[in-house]
Amino acid sequence: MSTVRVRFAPSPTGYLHVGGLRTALYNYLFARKNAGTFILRIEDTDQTRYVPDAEQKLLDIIRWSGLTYDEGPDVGGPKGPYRQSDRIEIYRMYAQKLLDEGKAYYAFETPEELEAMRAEQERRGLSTKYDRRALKLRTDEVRAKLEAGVPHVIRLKVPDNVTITFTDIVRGTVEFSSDQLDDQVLIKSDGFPTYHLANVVDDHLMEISHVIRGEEWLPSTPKHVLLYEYFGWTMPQFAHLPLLLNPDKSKLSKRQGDVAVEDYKEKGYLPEALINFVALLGWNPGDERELFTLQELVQEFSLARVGKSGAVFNVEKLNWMNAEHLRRKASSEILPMLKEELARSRFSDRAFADEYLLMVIDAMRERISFVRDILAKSPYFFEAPSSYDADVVKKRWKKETAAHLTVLRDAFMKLNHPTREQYEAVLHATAQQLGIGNGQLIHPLRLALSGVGAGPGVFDLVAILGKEETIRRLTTAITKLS
RNA sequence: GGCCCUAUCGUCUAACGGUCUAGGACGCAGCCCUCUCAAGGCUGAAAUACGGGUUCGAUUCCCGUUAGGGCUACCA
Repeated sequence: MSTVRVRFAPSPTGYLHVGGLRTALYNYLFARKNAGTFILRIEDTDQTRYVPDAEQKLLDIIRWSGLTYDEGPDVGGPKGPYRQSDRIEIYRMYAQKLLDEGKAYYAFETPEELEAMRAEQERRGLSTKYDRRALKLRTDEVRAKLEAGVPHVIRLKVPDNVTITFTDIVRGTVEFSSDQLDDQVLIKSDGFPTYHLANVVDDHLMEISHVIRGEEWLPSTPKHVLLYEYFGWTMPQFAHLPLLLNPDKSKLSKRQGDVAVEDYKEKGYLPEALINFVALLGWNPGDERELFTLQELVQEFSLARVGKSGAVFNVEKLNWMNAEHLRRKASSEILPMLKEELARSRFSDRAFADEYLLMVIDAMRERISFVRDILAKSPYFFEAPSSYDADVVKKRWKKETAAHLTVLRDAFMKLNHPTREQYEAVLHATAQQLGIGNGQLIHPLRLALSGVGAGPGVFDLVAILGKEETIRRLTTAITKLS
């Protein structure tokens, strides 16, 4: 029984794609479930796409997501370095080995020449593929070019007419003909490796047991299989995950909405909810449960239950899930989040006691999907209403209402440190005294205090706002709405 | 174009040949609860792409068609 070692190997592009988060999650879950090791490896071999701070941002957002890794660029580990740009010599060495054994070769075409070649192939209705013109060069010609410093790449020499087969854990047996494969560039002219070489070399050196990655890699897997064979290395097991899709079923992309985990963080989604949601995109526990903590996912996860077809990223369901996770949190956990939202809002200059905010949270927690909804749906907890919802006024505020509320206000005034229950008793008594239904006081009271017709129970509202503020708002409403 | 992958309600999915009147969830609609709004409970509309096989029996296995997607870079 071999040990499980898996990796998430993102390239630092400046943000983490939610599809990448799902890939990271499945790797994490698989590792934790099987008492294995989860490795983070930075695949920064594309100099042209270098983005400053991208790696740090990536690390930060992974940390936010709650996925912890055992080996990685910032935590170290026995198989490092974990940043590919720090491993260039290693790749060059292995490329040289391939060169020596005739399994790879130098090529000297410029990007422009290659583009012209492809254009010509396309014009003639052929599939675009490197035509191996460099293979026609004699050894002395190659040596001369190298000595003259002509820019060059190293290409993989793909054998003719062989069938490359591998088993994918989610897809079963997959077959490719080598004739379809391009002589993949292994080392670019800047000396950096391409994904294909670096990935295979690192996975081997880091003793990766399972390669769990997105389906977009399926077509290049035969190239990787070939490399393992050329090097004489045992192959890891492959598991290609179904793609995450836009509503129009194309591969999830920017342009059609938010794809960066950072975007969702920014919008106020809980990491627990986002993790739970992407976990269910392509995997299910086999029963009807849907709400999971990370720990529960670890217990339940298995690659055998990963599906094959792409999944549309449906924000509606994510919103519901966020609300569910929010409800499961203790109010004390929500408190710092609410404070943060307040600090970023127009109420930033106001101070509220923790006990007060905690009461607000308890009153609102069943009514929101996001912490910031507390501000949006119930600003009246943070400032007196400046206007009254016209529809509600029309429906609830009758000509005699001002008089009724005045009686109620005066009754409230006589109270000494009243409880929620006392407010309720007083209102009931007042209604009886006035010979009206409780609703004829309750609805106008809510309107006076909040300016709107919806929200927590009025007695909770009154109790939270307190006697003084309640009376103040009642007085204002009586004046303004008369 | 070539190669590869995929195909159950609008969306996420269950079903691993019979228990299918095809189950659950989100969303949607209605009802109940109720001081409002939520939450909760109940109910409803909503799917096996199509055509051939295999089988006593196909959502499930095979083939084809169609549709969608991915890849086809000195990007990952």
